[in-house]
This record gives sequence, structure tokens and C-alpha cells, in this order.
Amino acid sequence: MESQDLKRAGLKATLPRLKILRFLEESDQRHMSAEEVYKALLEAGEEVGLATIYRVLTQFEAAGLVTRHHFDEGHSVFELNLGEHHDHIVCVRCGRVDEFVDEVIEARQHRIAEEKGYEMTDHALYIYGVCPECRKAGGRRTRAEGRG
Amino acid sequence: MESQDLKRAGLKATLPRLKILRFLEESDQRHMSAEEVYKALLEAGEEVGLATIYRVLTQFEAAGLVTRHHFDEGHSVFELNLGEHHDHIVCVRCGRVDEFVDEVIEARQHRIAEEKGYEMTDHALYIYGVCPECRKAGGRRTRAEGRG
DNA sequence: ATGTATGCAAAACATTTGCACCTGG
DNA sequence: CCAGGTGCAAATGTTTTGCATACAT
Repeated sequence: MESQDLKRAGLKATLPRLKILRFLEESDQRHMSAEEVYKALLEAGEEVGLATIYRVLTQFEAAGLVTRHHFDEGHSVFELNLGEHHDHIVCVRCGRVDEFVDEVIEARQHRIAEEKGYEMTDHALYIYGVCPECRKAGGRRTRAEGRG
Repeated sequence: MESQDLKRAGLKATLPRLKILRFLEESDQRHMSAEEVYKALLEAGEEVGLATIYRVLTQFEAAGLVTRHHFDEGHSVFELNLGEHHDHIVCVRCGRVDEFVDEVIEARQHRIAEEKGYEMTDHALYIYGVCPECRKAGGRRTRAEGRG
């Protein structure tokens, strides 16, 4: 029961929070913006104010239930936290997101933070590229392609 | 002479562009938001409209003169491109930014993209942590600390 | 009850754009 | 001269906030 998850996270089990959490769990999309959650809930007949979506997602983040990502898009995307850490590879054409884990990279990051004297709290690794489907499709390119 | 750099980049050597480029080169801060560039130029007595700063920085990015970063802050920061690629480690308390290069991580990223069938165009790696000075200082924490 | 959460509308930001005017080549 | 650049103000898109009302415990 999700209300238990919420209480365990220190949050009152209110209806909007339950709807949002349930939706994140049931959605097949793992990465969603606040707006997307809002619209999807609307379509499902569940009305939750957009401001509430933002507030709740921010609380979920603070509680460790979700992770907030800043892809190169100008808005945040949220992802339900399922325990296992992973990084992301994002298609610059269609926006598709794949996940991966690489122990070598993880280890090097920790070592680098240590060498610099930092106490590492978090990290974000995004690889940008053109996904297999878009490569086949060929064609038009986005502003995000090819910089740094 | 900077006007040559601009022309080489395919940009007319206008006064605002020169001021901005010069400022980026002379500033001791390597990572600056549009707003920061704007204010710094103002203080230096150089008036350039904020909209122009945004336009010019975006053009510089397209021309490869600067790189745009999306740290966990809600706005873009720009960095003059000096040729050598590097990644960043950002202090979640004071905002300090250090740079590093790790060939092993670079190589693994390419391999991962390849395995997933992506044609890699770019990547962003940010390590977040508490820098040596802030660790000594101890104390209050920011929202950004401890998730993922 | 009562402290918190929500909804709505307004505010706050970061960034972009329309348009009349200015400027570099 | 003239295409392209700039400034300003208004528009946009995202996220936050103030406040009166509704809710969980």
C-alpha cells in the first residue's frame, strides 16, 4: 500500500500525493516532467493542480522517493527511485532515454572527488547522442547536436 | 585580436560581441550565467542589453566558442572553450566549480554509447559534493545535498 | 480540532522574440 | 547602402508563492 511508503518517507498520505506516487509507479515512462505528470493525470480523470504536482515532486525528491534530472531541455524531469543507481543516455533527436550502469565510471568518480578533497554527495552523467532508430531514419538535426 | 576570432567563427565583429568575448577571456571566473555576464559588464561600465547577452552567448555556443552547462541550478552557465575537454565537480554548498579529465571515463562513455547503438554527440558529467573549504567550515546544508 | 496540504491565480525567474533603430563592412 | 545586429519591452515557458479553503489524523 502506497500510503505506507509515504508515511515511511515522513509525508502525510494525502490523496494528491497518493495519485502522483501511484501514477509514477504504474507509468511505463520512467522519466517525466511535472507538466507531463499533470496532463497524464488529467487524462486519467485525476485532477491535481499543477502547483501541487511541483510541490509534491519536490517533496518526493527531498524524501528520496524520486530523482530530479536536468537534461538539456530547460525543464526538470523526475524519475521514481527504485533503489538501483544508474546513469542516462539521451537521444538528441527524439528525446528517448536509455539507462546504464558502469562500475568503472562509478569508481573513478569517487576517486576523483576524493583526490580533489570533495565529499561526494551525488553525480549526474548524461551521454547525448543519436539513438539507433533515429540513425536509421536519418534527417533533420536539433540544436543540441554537436557542441562541447 | 578578438575580432579575428569572431570572423573566423563566422560572426561579424560587432562591439557587443567583442565586449562579451573579451570579458569571458579576461574574467577569472570560468563559469558564468548570462545574468552574471550582464552585471559584470555593467559594473565595468560596458552596457550591453541582457537579450543581446543571451543571443550572443547562444551564437558563441553554436560557433563552438563557448560551452553551455546545465548544473543543478535552474539556469545555464557558459564557459569559454579553450580546446581541452573536461568535466566538472561542483560544490553544493558554495557553488565552486573544479574541473577534471579522466581518460578512463571518457573511453567507457564511448564504449557504452556504441554498445547501445547510439552515435554519441556529446556528454555531460557533473560530480556534486562538498568542497574542502566548506567541509572545514561545516554547517548548513542546501537542498541539493544527498539524493540520487 | 488543528496543523498541513491543496487549488487557484498571481508572482517570480530564465530565456526568447517582435520590431524600430543603429552599425559594420 | 543594406543585411544583419542591437535594445527595449512584451511574450513565453517553467517553477514558486500567497492565501483562503479543504483534509488527514
